[in-house]
This record gives sequence, C-alpha cells and structure tokens, in this order.
Amino acid sequence: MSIEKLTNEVRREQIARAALHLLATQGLNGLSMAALARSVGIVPSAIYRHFRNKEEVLDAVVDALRQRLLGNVRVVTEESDEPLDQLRRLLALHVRLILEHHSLPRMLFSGEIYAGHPERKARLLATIQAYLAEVAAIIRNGQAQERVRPEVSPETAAVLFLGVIQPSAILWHLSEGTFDAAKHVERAWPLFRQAIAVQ
Amino acid sequence: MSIEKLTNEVRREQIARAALHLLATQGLNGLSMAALARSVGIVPSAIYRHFRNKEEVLDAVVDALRQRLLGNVRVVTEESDEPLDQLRRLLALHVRLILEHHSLPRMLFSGEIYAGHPERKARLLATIQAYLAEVAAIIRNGQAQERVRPEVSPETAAVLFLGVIQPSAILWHLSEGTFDAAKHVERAWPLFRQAIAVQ
DNA sequence: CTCCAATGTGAATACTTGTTCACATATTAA
DNA sequence: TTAATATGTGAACAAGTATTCACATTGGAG
Repeated sequence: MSIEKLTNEVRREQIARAALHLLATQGLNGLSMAALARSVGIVPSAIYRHFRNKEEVLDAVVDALRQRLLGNVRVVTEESDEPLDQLRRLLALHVRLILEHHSLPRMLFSGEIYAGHPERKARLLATIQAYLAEVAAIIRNGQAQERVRPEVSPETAAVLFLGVIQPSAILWHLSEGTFDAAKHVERAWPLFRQAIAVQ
Repeated sequence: MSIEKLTNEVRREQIARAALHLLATQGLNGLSMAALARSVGIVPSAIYRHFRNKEEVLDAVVDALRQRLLGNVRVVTEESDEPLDQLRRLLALHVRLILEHHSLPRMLFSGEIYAGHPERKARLLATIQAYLAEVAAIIRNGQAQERVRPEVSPETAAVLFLGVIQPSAILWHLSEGTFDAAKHVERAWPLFRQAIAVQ
C-alpha cells in the first residue's frame, strides 16, 4: 500500500493526457475532477497540487491540441513543396489525429469545451484561426505556383478544408467506428482538389 | 401573485423551445432542470408534469430539430426541379436554421448532446444519416440529369455538403457573430459546385 | 541518515444536480 | 356553484460537483 509519488512535470502531463482522453470519450460532462483523479489513480484533491483548478486543466488540454494542429502544418511543409500535396498530407495527419485522440478535435471545433467561458472561447477561436491561416497560406502559395485557381478565396477554401474532415470525424464517432473516416477523406480529397485546383 | 397554468400541449412546446435555446446558447452543461424551469417561469418540479425526466426533454429537442432538417429538404424539392439549384437553396435554409436557433445544429452535429447515452446516440446518428440520404438522393438525381459528374460518389459528396456549412456555423458561434456564416457559405457554394458539377 | 519540501490522503465544505412527494391552486365540466 | 382534474409549489432527497484543509507519506538533498 505504498503511495507512488511523481514529479510535478510528469504528473501534470499524465493528468492532461487523461483529461484529453476523458473529454474525447465522455464529453465535457464526463470530465469531473473525481473521474479525472480516478483515471490517473490518485485522489481528487491531489490534482490541485498540479493544477490551480479545473480551468487550468481545460486550458492545458486546449494548448496540447493547438500544438498538435500547428505541428501537423509544420510537418507537411517540411515533407513536401507542392501545395496541393501538402494539403493532401495535412488531411491525412488530421485524420490520424482524430483516430488517435478519439474525437477530441471534434470537441475542439464543436465549441463545447468553452461554453459560458468567454476567455477560453477567445483562445479557442484564436487557435482555430491560426490553423486556418496556415491552410490559407498554403493555398495562397498554390496560387503563386499556378496550381490553385486564382479566383479562389484562400480563406474560404481553408474553411472548406476543415469541412472535408469535420463531418467525417463526427460520423465516425457517432457510428462507433462503423463510418470509415479515413476512407471518406480519401474519397473527398479529389472533390476538394477539383474545387480549388487549376483545370 | 396568481399562478398561471397552461395546458400540457402548450407548456410542453414552451419547455422544448426553451430547452433548445438553452442548449444552443449555454451548451449541454447549461441545460439543467433548474435553469430550464427558470427560463419558462416555473419551478423545477413542475417540468415533471409535462416530461417524465430530462431524457424526454432532450429527446423532444432532437425530434424538433430532425423535423426542421428534413422539412428543409422537402421545401427545396418543391421549390425547384434542378438538383444543383436545390442544393444551393438547401444550403441557404440550413444557414438560416443556424442563425435562428443559434448554434443548435452545431450541437446536434457535434454529438455533445448524447455523450454517454447510446440510445439517443443511435437516434442522433439515424437523424443525420436520414438527412445525408436525402442530400445524396438529390445528387444522384443530378447525375441522372447529367448536371453532376458521374464519377462523383453521392454519399461522399453529401458528407462534404455538410462540411460546407458546419465549420462556418462553429466559427460564427465562436466569433460571436463576427464571422459571417451566410457570406462564407455564399462564397463556398461555387467551390462545392465546382467539385461536383459537370463543367 | 536525517530532515524537508514535494506529493498524496481523507474528511469536510458549500453548492448544484435530477427527482419525488404532499400540498395548494387554477381551470374545466357537471 | 360545486366537484374533479390538471397544473404549479416548496420542501426534501440522495448523489455529485469543485475546492480547501490538516495531516500523512514519500523521495531526494544535505
């Protein structure tokens, strides 16, 4: 009956990861401090050694996800030079993010997480807009290389890019995996390409 | 200090409408029986004269929304014969639905409402799939009329159709109206059309 | 090895949750 | 007008919420 003690840094990350998982599987209502503590094997009050309150836990989750999203953009711009190819790869990475973290991206984009909390709401909007800006930049670059039609609005196309992924994430989650998100995105990509690419 | 009494039918609808509004503005967490009762000017226990429990309230909300969604499809098929025109109109109606009911469709499609409740989860999936099937039917009809390219998968295109609307609904809600959903959809429509239509 | 700060515990806090029940009032039918 | 029924009230409920606090235990630095 020995109590295992972990250093703050480690526990903090462990808690954030568990919170992310709870949020993805059970929704915001499922993320109680009690449930969170149970899922990492400690007592609720112990969480407060690592986080000031629940707000800080949620902020950590949002931060973690923002890093993953923007990290994906960095990866594809390093892997490829061709804008349309970059977008195709980004789509695949985003799908993998969804499959890994269950439906957390769905949650991020659903806005459930911020309900009634204007401060985090703003941070969430900023995160999504940062991601959109990166996608728009890729599309703008595609226009410079004459791969994307010039009359296409990069901002509009970027939002539509999100639309390629998001509904499939929801359907995948709702159908408990029956709906194949990866396959859908694979099929939707040619449509998106047709929507923005030259000829 | 006279207590106003309404007939079951009226009160039921009033409660369902208030629940819908609470859900749209505050999220699932904001929809407590206490808050719901307060918003219609009665005491929490009085709700149980009209609904067996909270489940039944949520079911009523989902039902109301399903009727609106499928009703929109019926409207556009009566208003127009040209499939692409039908889709354009359906898009506009869906946007109006979002603007009216704040972000309830966002919520429906986000899956927040069912978290941890498999029975309603299934009903929700069925609702969305019914809507998708209607959209796919329009697209299939478009292929028969040689307005939509034959190699396009109607099911995939229907999901992408959702993707035209959904992200904009979220951004509109997150940005507190700063992001103009109607304008985005207006601009995204030519892209979607380009994606599926014959040139 | 000893001591101390860091980490975990369990009880207690005040509040909110959904729901039930006996009672009161308003509306409707006889 | 009276009686019956539908609707609303307020108190009580057990369970769950986030959070605080005094105390116990651990791991590592001296």
